[in-house]
Amino acid sequence: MFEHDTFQQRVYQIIAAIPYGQVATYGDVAQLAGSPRAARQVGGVLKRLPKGSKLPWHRVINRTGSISLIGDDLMRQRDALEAEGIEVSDDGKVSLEHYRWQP
DNA sequence: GTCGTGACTTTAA
DNA sequence: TTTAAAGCCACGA
Repeated sequence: MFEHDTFQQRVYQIIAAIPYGQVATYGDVAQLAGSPRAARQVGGVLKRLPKGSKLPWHRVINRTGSISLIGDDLMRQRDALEAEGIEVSDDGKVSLEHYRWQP
């Protein structure tokens, strides 16, 4: 039998499904996970990702197209996005209109 | 079982 | 335009 999947488990699955070169917002992931108001929790899940996780967590950004991280992590995510061909403005923003994943 | 927390979002000033 | 405050809810201790 299958165990009841948790919100966390769904978030992993959804993020893993974000195509290369595209991004999704925390709210998008939350909605796809079945809890439209749990955007904050998506961030919480990513914050505590297992060390060796291969999830493309860098493809998740906030509603304004900005990266919700700071310091080194911010830089790492920006680099990862640019490495996929996603343009990041000098303000550290991504054009959601052009890169947002639409399932 | 309860409580504090926060990689969010929206609304108001 | 920018900044503040409140609502939201799953997770870990």
